Amino acid sequence: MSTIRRRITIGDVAEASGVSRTTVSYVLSGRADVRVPEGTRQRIIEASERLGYQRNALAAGFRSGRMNTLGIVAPFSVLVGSSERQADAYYKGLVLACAAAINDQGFNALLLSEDSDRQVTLSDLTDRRCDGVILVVKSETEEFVCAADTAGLPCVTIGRTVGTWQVHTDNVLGARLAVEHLVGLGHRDLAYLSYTKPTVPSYLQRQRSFLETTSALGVQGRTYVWADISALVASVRAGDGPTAVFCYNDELAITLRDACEVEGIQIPSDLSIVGFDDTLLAQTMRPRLTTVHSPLSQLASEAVRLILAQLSGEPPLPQPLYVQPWLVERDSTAAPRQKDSLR
Amino acid sequence: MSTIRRRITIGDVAEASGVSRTTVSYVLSGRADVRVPEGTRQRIIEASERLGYQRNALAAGFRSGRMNTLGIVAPFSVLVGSSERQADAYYKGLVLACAAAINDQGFNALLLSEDSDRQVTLSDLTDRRCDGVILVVKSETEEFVCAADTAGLPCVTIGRTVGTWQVHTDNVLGARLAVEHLVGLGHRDLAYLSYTKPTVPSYLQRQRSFLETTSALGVQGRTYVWADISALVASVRAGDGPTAVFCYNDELAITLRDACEVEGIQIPSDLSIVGFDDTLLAQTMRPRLTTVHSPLSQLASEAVRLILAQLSGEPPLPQPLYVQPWLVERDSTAAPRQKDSLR
DNA sequence: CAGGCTTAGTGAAACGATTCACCAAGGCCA
DNA sequence: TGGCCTTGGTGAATCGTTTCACTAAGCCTG
Repeated sequence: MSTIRRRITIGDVAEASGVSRTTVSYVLSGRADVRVPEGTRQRIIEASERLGYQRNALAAGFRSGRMNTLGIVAPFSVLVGSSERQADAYYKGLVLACAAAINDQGFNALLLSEDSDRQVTLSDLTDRRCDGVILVVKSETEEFVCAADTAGLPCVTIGRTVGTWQVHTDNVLGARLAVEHLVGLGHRDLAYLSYTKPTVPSYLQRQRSFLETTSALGVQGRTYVWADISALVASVRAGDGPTAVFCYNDELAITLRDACEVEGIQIPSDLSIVGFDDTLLAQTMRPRLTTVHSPLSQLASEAVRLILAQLSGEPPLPQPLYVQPWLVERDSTAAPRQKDSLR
Repeated sequence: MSTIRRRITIGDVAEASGVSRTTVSYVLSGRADVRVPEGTRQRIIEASERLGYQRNALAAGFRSGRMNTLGIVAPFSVLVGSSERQADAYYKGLVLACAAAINDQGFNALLLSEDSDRQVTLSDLTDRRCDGVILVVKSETEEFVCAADTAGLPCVTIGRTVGTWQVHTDNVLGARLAVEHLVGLGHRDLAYLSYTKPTVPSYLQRQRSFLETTSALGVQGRTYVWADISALVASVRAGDGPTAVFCYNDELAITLRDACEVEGIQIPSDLSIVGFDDTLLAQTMRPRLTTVHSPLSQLASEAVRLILAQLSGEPPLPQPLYVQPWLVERDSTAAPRQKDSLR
């Protein structure tokens, strides 16, 4: 005759420890504002362990309206595929860093993809399944922010100029660090390489800071985009090009390196290259890439901190929060060739 | 005088459309086994949209015991950090591929880290927050499988020989493909490079398959571990080493390449190298790495499929499920030097 | 026309924790 | 002694949905 195993509830614990369900709930949910004498507390805890009580997080979340869960919205394309697109490596790292930061604060991380089925994701934001959401989206649209707002859901964006609560890498500082490093090595003719003319804020910030810093330091600063790479390489080869290039990100740096390789241009002796992001690639490509490190962990933990601030009712930030990147010097930068430094 | 915005419930929709809550629930939760006439269905849907009804997933999950959520348990160290450890790139990709596969099936992905706080994670497995769990853990312990079992939670492991439901990369096939490729190029003296003597199943499987295939093809097959790399390089340099090396993974391949670079050994003319995993690095390192592609997306979607199978009550698999990898030929392999092929 | 089947739908009891409002007993003080 | 506070608790409503058991009406069929 087998005994049917019913799930152990808070009521069983109450019965076993001779108190009411209310008191058990107070003790087991660890409410700080209710005082329960140590003896009673011990009895309850002992009974719950003896019975093998396991809290039903759903029931608790349902009643209390809190799930201790934070959502991460990320592009579907970022999640899938191991090697399709290099630039996605940055987003992949960011998403996982967010998950880690969320877990670190004792919350659960719910991963929602942005574009596999838009409707599903929007409704996931509003169904009370999570207490807050971090947007790691690529688009600059307000769509998700609005959805979160109407659901009364705390929301933080990373690297996007939408919404009230924003966390950014300090692109201005990052570009300045790169330029200062190159000028410090003796370069006087620098270039900035981007995908396109500035369309998104981060493109613009890095380019503007590049131009401002080169100007402030009294050196030449040119700008190129992806489509100009062959022209750029040709001018370097011809000897009238820049001696150093600061790239928008590591992917462009690698592309540039590949183009140089074909033309027999040596890195860093013929041309110095600086990247941005410090993805895994930067330290495995040859030469190892000097790059500006995007502090993913800090971005993520600041984002979580801002969610928590919203949850505890703090007023909105007066301005976006900037996290400071730093320069990682590797082997793709060196002093320019003699003829330049002597000119 | 402002109207207090109460949350719209299923009861409001029922009232507005003149039917009972039961019927509304049947329609809105899309139960296939209950037939509701089209007219009534339309009335309900129209009313729910007009009122802006949003289903409370928590309440639904609480009552029904299903959350349409699958958990992913992964090592904390895998989530955090953008560039600390190369081998983690494989796991990062796998975790994100799982999340994508889960979303793809209309489920939500809950990301739990393995070792930030062991207790928290184990209780997360048992609190009914998710309907199943994919283990992407590095350890071979039964710990999580047991926790899932006692919670009656469907559970699948990827690449680990624990638990009843397992999904693996077909390491035997992968190693065979690598060896066949090298022998096909004319190599007759091959080596297998691993981290250590076989301790985990994947080490063993690849090594055994390497040895079996070399033996079957009648060529020499040596084995080396990480600590032997300098000896390996020295013997290649001295001319009595292997002409091709099959590495346990891409990280080891890169390490080997670096060691060769220092000694002036050219890849692939002096030594051919094959990796395993096809991480992002494989196509950006120079020379671009010929490697065995681990099909992360397939592993992930098979894992999800197996969870779904368990949820619908299918019997356990008679044996682990193997997903077939394939070879990606790039630039790190070539025919051996003349003297060898003439010998 | 009795009996059975189908259709369309309803009432009300769960699910398991949280939480508000309240209470009894004891102590203290004026 | 009456009033008031503190301590240590409890009773019962509540969250919003799902789901079981059931009904009423209409139709068919032998």
